[in-house]
Amino acid sequence: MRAPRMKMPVVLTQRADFLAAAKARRQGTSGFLLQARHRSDDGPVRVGFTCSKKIGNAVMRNRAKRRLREIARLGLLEHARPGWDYVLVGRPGATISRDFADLQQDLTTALSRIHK
RNA sequence: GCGGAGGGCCGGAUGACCGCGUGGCAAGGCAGUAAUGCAAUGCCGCGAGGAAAGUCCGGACUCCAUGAGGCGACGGUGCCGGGUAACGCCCGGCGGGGGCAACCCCAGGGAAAGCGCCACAGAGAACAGACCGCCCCGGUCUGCCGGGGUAAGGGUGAAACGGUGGGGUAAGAGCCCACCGGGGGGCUGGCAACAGCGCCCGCAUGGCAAGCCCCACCGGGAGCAAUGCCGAAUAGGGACCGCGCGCGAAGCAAUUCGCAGGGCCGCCUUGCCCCAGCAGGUCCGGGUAGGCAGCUAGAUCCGGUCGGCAACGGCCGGGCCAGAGGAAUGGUCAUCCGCCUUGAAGCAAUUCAGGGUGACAGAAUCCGGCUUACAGGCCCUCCGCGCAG
RNA sequence: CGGGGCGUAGCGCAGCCUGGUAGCGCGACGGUUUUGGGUACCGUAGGUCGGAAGUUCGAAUCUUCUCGCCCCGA
Repeated sequence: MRAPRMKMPVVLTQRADFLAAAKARRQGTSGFLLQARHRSDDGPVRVGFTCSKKIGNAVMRNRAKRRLREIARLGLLEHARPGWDYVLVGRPGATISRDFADLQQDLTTALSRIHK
C-alpha cells in the first residue's frame, strides 16, 4: 500500500458523465449539492465540479470551484467507494462564504448519506 | 486653512505548512498502429490585470478570392497641421460655447445643387403676409362700414425676412445716417484652419444634413473553432485480383446470336459509351473522434541620453516577463497595514483589548487604442477666497 | 471568435423606418343583468417606453455609450 497522500482522484471531462450523475442520486448540504452515480464497473473513483452562472461572475465561479476541488482533494478518497462518480455542484453565496471546516464536514456527511 | 482644476502612480505586505500548472536538467517505467500520451522522483526557475472586462475601432498573422484601370453601389470617417504599422486614437493649433479663474465641453465640411419636414398656437412658417392696431380718403342711421397705405407697436410661437439710437413721414419703412451684425472682392501675417486691416454693397435667400443628400478621403472576404501535420474504429469511395454473369437459343466447352433493364442535366429522335451480382483478399486517396504544431522575443519592457512645445522618434546599455485547454495561478494559519465597530482609560490628541472586513474583477492567438467598473491611498502642478508677512 | 434580435400598463404585443396624440387584447376594479355565481353589456384606473448623455423648439421614435435577456454560425 502506498502512503496516504492527499491526492486528487480522476476528474470527469465528458458531458455525458455529468448528465448521468445528475440523473442518479443527489444529496444537498448547506454548502453545496452532491450528485453521485454507481457505475457498473469497479474502476477508480472519479469526481467532477459544476459551477453555473448563477454563482456569479468568472471570479466567483473560479473561487467556488477551487474550494470544492480543495475539499475533494482533502477528504473525498477517505469516504468514497470505488466505481462511483461524484459531482459537486456549487451554490450561490454559500459555497464561497461558508467556513472551510464546515464545508469539509458537509462532504463527509453527504457522502455517508448518499451511499445508503 | 477652506473650496476647486489638471496630470501621474499604487492596487495590501511578509512568512509557514499542504497543493496546482508549466519550462529546463538528470535517470528511467507503462500504454498506443502512429502522432503522442499517462503515472511518478529529485533540483532549479516562472506563474493574471489596470482594466485581463465590454468586444466599439485599428493592425499583425493565416486561409480564400483577385490581370490592370475606371465607374457605380454599399459601409465608414469629416476644422487645420503633425505623430503612428494603422486608426474613428494621441499631440499641438484654429473657431464656437461655459466658468471670476485654473480649466472644461463641442459628430466642428456643405443649407444660393436638389427633394423633404417645421405639430399646436398664430393673420402669416418660407416665390411672404394684414388679425388687432396706426394713418389717409369716401360714406354714415355717429354704433360703425367700404377702399387704400403701413411692418414701427400688440398678440402667437422654439423660430416672424437684420438689431439699437437718431433723422424723416399722413402713419411708417435701410427711405436716409452712426454703431453693431451680414455679404462680396482685395492686401498683410500664417504650411494651413484662420486672424487682422482698409474698400464696396443698404442688405438680396430662417432652422433641421445624429432626414434623404452633395463634396473629399478610406475600405476585397473570413477568422486561431483561422490554418498545417499525424491519424484509429465504423460507414462509404477508388484501383487491382478472385469467384460469378438478366432471359432465351446453339454448343461438351470457350464462345456466338437474339430479346429486355438502368445511366449519360427537362422532353423527343438518332448515334456512341458505360453499368450490372458478392461472401473474399491486397493496396490507395480523402478524412471524423483524438493528438501535435500555430503558442508566445515582441510596432517588447526598464534605465540613460539626444531631437521635438508635445504626441513621438533616434541611439546606447540591460532584462526575458503566464502559456492553460471541463481550462493551472489555490486552501488554511500567524504578524503587520488600511477601514468599520464595541468596550475601557483620558479634558483632549491618543492608547490598550476584542470582533468584523480587504474595491472592481480572472489571461485563452498576439499587439495599439477607445469605453465601462473600481475600496482605499500616494505624489506633482495650477486657480479663487481668507489669514499672516 | 463572429453575426442577429428583443426590452413599451400585472401578462402578451402594436406604435419607431417617415420625430409632435402612447394604443390593442387578456387581466384588475366599479356598476347593470341574476336568488347567487358564470356569461354578456357599460364605465374606470394603471406606463420613469431598460438606463445615461447628445442632436432637435420638441425623442418611445434619430445618434453614441451602457445594462439585462434570447437565438444562430464556425
